[in-house]
Amino acid sequence: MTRVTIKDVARIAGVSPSAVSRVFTDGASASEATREKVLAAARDLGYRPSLLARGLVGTRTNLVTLVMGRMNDPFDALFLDELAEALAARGTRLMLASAGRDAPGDSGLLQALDYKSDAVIVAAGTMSPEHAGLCVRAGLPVILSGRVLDAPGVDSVLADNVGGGRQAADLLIRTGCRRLAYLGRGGATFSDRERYEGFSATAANAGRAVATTAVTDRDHNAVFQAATDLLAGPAPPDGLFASTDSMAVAAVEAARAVGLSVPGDIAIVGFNNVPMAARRSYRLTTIDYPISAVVSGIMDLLDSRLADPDRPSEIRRIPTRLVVRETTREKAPAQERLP
Amino acid sequence: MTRVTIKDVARIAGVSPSAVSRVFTDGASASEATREKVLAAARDLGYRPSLLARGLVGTRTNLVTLVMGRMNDPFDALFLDELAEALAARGTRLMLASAGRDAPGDSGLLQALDYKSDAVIVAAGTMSPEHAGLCVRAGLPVILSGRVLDAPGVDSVLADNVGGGRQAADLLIRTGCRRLAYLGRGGATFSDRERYEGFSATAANAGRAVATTAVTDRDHNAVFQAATDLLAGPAPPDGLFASTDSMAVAAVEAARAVGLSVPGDIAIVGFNNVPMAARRSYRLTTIDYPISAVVSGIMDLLDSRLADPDRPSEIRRIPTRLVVRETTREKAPAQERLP
DNA sequence: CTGAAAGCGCTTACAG
DNA sequence: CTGAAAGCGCTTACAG
Repeated sequence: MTRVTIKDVARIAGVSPSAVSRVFTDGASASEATREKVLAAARDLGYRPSLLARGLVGTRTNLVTLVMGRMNDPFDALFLDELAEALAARGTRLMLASAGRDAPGDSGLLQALDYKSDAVIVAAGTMSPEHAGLCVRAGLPVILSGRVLDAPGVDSVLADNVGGGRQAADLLIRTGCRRLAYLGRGGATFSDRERYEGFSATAANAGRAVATTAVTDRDHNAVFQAATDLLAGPAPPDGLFASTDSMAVAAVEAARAVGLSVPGDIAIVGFNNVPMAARRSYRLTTIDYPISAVVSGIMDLLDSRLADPDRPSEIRRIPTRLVVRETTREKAPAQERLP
Repeated sequence: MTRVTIKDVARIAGVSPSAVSRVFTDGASASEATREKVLAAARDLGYRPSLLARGLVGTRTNLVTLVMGRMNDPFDALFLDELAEALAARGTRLMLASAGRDAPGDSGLLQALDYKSDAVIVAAGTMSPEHAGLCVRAGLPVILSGRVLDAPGVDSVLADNVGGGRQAADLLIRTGCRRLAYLGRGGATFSDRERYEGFSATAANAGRAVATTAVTDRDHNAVFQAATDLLAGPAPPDGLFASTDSMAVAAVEAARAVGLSVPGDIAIVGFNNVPMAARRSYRLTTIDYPISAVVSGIMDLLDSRLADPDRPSEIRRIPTRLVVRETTREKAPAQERLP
């Protein structure tokens, strides 16, 4: 119940609290004799510096706040896992600011201030430039993951969604698909908009139109239903790109349900490359989201921003990689190659 | 850069810092006039009480630390999501203590002390009774999720794994399976051991032996391979229970790969009831893990323990629910019913 | 109801 | 290298 403090250690070691503090501070000046006495006393007493007190007085807390929404896609856990790992390796603590129902991004941002986080990583919700600016002005670095915001001092790192959409379109077109479709969130998220942009622009260049289907509900039954509606029509698409693997997989199931062969009748491409996409039941062709590189980028920007709070904001776009599996064709059907 | 403190608010409002503190403390005594002046000043200044300072001096921090391992199963994200939501609704902050590679549970436990968490929830790693006792003695309540530990003051809440294993065995036996198998982690986790225990004991009661296959690698290819080996033999099992849905799904894929029909040749039951289990491609029969009830239980125990630190430890086992889908048969084949 | 004082556990200049 | 002092931003008794 009664905590071991720096004073206790000082008393047992026969030195001043300042000396103890120095021993526990990297690059401090303490004689070897002092260091030994302090360390021994600390060990005997089971002393751990209070991060509360340290954070209150010091300039750095080694605490980062992550603003996340509901984790309703397998991708979310992959990202969080990798980020937590990277932060832990760096000795940084992670506080989770769950998106409240009202203003996910914004309220989480403010929460980061309460514990004097070194930075806030925003991976969910919409960010108002005002709140972001408020944080930056309060000395709290804001790093956006998966979206960009044009505000001074706000850094971003994200997958090259536009490029990913282009890779999907290129593959589909190259392998002879003529009636393209996009299954997404109807522009509800930043990633969804960018992926659609890359896909549709590339399709347009090749003279192909894109039918779009928007799904608001992330529940897989709803997505399955929407995909079924899309595919059950008279002239169903023969090439479909989905905003996420979860949706793509629902589309694969919908195709099978309506008797369309994949990739014979319809080729399907997802995005993220979650483990499920690789399973035998799907073998989904997809665009790999470079999670590790994105997380490394976040760590880099964190270091840079901490080292120089006034540096201009930076946006890092990490290239995606096409992973061809079995829901797309190898090449265009024979007749496609004729003029 | 320069933080708005309680003094700033006090000055602007023309009152003492103590008065400001009271206004921001529930159930404090402040006149309506004071309250209004303070709130107005706080709003104008954008004041937010420092949780660092508050935690340092106060008795409660409203902070809880969660010790988790790598999130390599879809279930982990479901649990974390629900827990984060429940904590947020309660106004409690969540700190993530990622399992380091060395001593997952233990080091996370200690981390909880550094920020004076109100409690630590342990959902991963093995817990030594010594460290748990150390925390309890230090006044840090320990709540175990998904495992139990016989230590005074340590509470637990978990799914009734044994009962779940029994439900699986009952179903398999009732529907005529004769050669039972268990696909699990070889006793590597608490849950795995309990699920196997319930399954094998029930099977033994019915006079059935259980072939077991242990998988150490959580990668789905490794599980698929192990399941394939199990099913490709001369007398493959006709009823299989897997420790998790992820494994069960790999088993379904293995069965299909070796030409066994599911549930015709082999019935398969999973555990957890993750969204993937419900997908068209699997329609997996499984044991539902009562996440909401487990999380509610954790919240309950948290409240109780905080209200009375000295109460005896409590273990809550939440019943599981059998979810019958299409990887198991409706009833025993005809010949099974003859003597 | 209200304010002055003390203190939470630490670190940071400042002398020595 | 080392210790005494001041202070981080708050809350908690204590008087009034």
